[in-house]
Amino acid sequence: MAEGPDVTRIAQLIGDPARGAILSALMSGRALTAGELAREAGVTPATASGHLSLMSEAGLIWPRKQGRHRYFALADDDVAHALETLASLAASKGHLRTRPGPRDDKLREARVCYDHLAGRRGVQLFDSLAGRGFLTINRENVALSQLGRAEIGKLGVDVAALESNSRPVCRVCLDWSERKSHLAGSLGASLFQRVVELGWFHRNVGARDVTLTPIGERAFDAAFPV
Amino acid sequence: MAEGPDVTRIAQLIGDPARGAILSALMSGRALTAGELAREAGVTPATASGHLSLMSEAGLIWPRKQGRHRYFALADDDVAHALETLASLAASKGHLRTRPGPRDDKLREARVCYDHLAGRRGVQLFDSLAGRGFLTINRENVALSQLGRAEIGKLGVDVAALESNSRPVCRVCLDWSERKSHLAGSLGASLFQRVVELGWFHRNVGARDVTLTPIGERAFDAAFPV
DNA sequence: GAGTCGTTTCGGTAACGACCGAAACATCGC
DNA sequence: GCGATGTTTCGGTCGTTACCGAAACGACTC
Repeated sequence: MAEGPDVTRIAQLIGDPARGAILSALMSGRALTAGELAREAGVTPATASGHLSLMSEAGLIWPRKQGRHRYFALADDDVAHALETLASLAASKGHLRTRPGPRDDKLREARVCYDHLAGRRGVQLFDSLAGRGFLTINRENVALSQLGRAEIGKLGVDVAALESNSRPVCRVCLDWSERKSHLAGSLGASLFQRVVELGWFHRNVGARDVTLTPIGERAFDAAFPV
Repeated sequence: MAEGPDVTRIAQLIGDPARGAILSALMSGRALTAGELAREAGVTPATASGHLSLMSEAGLIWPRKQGRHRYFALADDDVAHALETLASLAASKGHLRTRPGPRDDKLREARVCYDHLAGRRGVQLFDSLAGRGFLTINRENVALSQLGRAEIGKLGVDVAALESNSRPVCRVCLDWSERKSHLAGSLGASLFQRVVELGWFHRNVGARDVTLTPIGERAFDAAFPV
């Protein structure tokens, strides 16, 4: 014993129902206020406040003061990645939250994973880029190929700007509903932002699912063919 | 709420100190008896037994009766992957278990991650394969390229046999100490088994770290150059 | 200034669950 | 058969912690 990172502490924080609900809500990628998160978790503001300060201190979430509100967001995509991995494991072991409502199907089709696209459409995007040779492996993980760098530029994403940033451009994230990879990292975020700008997807306020618009239906398939 | 997998349940199981210690011990990839795990976690056999049945029921570990012993192992590499991801997150947030002993350096150099090689040497292996074009992305994740399939065969690994198995051949696993990818999946397992057979590495009994033998020192670098 | 809204701190309660010892159960060796 | 060893079940204790209401705090509006 006494070697390495303390998995227990992090898992303990995630492993409380109220805190789990809060983190799930933040997986939408939006910053939410303490009150909203309290309602989401089904606890009083007082209780939620305690949870939020614990998780902030642990570095899982990132508090931001703004007027008389305090907004909270996931600290970074490392946290989002860990949560998605746990969700994937839970799904494969059959640990589903009871009462899978009708919204479940919509989530499987397309949803936000922190700041990028997930679900069937997220996997389609990744598969399309990979299948056409836009992505390649480098010593880190996944990276844009020369071909990909040129093609992605045509979609209106400033690749050079992403690469000048310290955040990894490409990361893979295991999709819990599809059990395949989808694209995270700054490129994943930018591509998602772009398809929303283009009006292909519509983000439902306060929810995690996103819907493909009629225009997007054709355009997305054309831009990201499998 | 009420959508998707129940992250909370899994995290709650991992988030107990005794259970965390048990899972950490099982990350060595060996199957251990209930008594050994109790000692590892610093609890009585009675307490450990309770933990073990909980985790078995949840599908995290896999009990195997053998005589009057019961051996436990991690259920599959999905579990190992999730644990490693959590460890990586914990490390990045500075949640280290206190008292980082001298064994820590050895673990960073090379260790077992469930059934494959991790640490600096594990990352070296992955980088070497990737850098020489032995690995490529397919629509799933990472896969052997045509070139890689031929070259790996020369190392004494029966690739065809691996591919006939249902277990994924290639998977990436984020290394908590190096913060880079290393190779998991059946190929990762086979390659590790092979380098141990060849006498390049020595597995320390009952521990997670592995040491490079004098012969292995040269041979491993020659076989997996960066 | 007073009033309102959002958030946090404090004190106290209640419940969950980790833990142990003792006893029961199972398997092995003799 | 018997004892020894490994494991599980059962009661009961204790510590941790999630939770709430009330009150304090801070910021905005009028």
